[in-house]
Amino acid sequence: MLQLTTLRQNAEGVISALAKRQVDARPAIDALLALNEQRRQVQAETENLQSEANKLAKSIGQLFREGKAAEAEGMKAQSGAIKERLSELASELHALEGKEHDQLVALPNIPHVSVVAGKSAEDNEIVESWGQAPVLAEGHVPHWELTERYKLIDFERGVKITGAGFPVYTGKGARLQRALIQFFLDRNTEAGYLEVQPPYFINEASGFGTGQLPDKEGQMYHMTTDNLYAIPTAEVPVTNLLRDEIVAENDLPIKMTAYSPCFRREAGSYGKDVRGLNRLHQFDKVEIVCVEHPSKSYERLEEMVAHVASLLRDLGLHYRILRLCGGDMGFTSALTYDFEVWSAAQERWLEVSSVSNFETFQANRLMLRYRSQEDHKPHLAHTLNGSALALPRIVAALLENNQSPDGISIPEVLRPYTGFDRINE
RNA sequence: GGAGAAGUGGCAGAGUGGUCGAAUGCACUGGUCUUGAAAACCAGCGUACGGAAACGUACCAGGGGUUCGAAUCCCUUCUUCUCCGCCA
Repeated sequence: MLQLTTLRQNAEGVISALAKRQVDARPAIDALLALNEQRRQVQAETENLQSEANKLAKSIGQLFREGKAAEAEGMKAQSGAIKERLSELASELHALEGKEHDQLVALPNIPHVSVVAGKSAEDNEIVESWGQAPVLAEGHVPHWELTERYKLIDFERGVKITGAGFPVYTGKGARLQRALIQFFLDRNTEAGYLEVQPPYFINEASGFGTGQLPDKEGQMYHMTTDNLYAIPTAEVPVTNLLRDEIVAENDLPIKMTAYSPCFRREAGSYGKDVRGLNRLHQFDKVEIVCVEHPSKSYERLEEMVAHVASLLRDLGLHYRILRLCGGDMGFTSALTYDFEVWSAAQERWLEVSSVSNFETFQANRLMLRYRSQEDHKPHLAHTLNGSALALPRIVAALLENNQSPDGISIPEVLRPYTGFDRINE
């Protein structure tokens, strides 16, 4: 959520920045500012009247204490009239505030200066690439054939017990999942992230805090009986840990990491995009989250990107890093780097991580602030997060890229976790 | 799930209809004192919105109500605690 003061002070700047997202925000912002003006006017009027009513009530109390009951009774009538007008104003103000909030919440985050204008994934810039595509032996196959051949994943039974997109990992497939989770958590912890195990269901307030609600409820599984949502990413519970809190400036940065299953409804896509592990309704991910001082958040973003890159290099996966263009960037982000790994048998890039700086966009919804040592006042913190890493596509790439006619080799760094160095029959 | 009790500022804890945004203690910040620190003393010390400011308004778990006036009374939701039940 953008800050109203920003809009009031620099509407033109916001409009031109949002244009990089291919959004013409002018009508929305004009309407919002007009609404804001109206709200402030009604608020001022309401508060003046409240002030009057308060003074009157005090005088009445005074009169009663002095035993001047008759005079007091007379003033009560006056107070009644004010009260009537006040309740009209109050409901008007309430409605205006609601509208203002709804419109404000509908505006996406302002892209960072380094973000280029662009429409879609085509316009993203490749900022780094590492390794090279492995040359596979004759007879290589995509990962969904490998998982079947070596009995790593039982997609069919997943369909039986739940539905499409809910795989059942078995044997070395299950062990590989556990190994990756453990490896990522260990590496993140070594890099200074505090390990956290959050709940996997969240309430509405949490969904609002990180930007999933309102508007994106269709992407989450919703348990209507208890009005809870299954988390689409650990970002939601972990970032919300600090909702409505004012942290000490000294405590920044706050770095946390969490493993969680992620649940996404992702309705409406079929074909090769969703084949095998490419896109699932339930998948595992290890997330990193940072809360940082505004002056250091971009430094921190670079650090997070470097950290994620180091994980991929350790796994020996050919990857590239993209800086997303305005049009491809998420609603809440100011700057996003996507990581893609090369899937050698599918011969395509698969997104495995997305690392973003949200600046104050989430913090403003979360009311997540730090107390400045300079002015001793609370200021909005910056929040950042990234995947480190999402498992399914990593598994897809590992299986495909490391396959040979007699099996699949496990990267060196994972062997202490898997307890085996090859997958074969 | 059943019965009961309770939710006040960072923490502890007063406050049962009027001058309470809220005593007091601790913590914290600044200062005096000190070679330095501690102690002591003095001062400050919630948040949001509106306002150039003075200041105003709101907030005592959330929402609603009674009243001229609510932290205080009523309704409701949530949470916590105790006992019982169930249970990994």
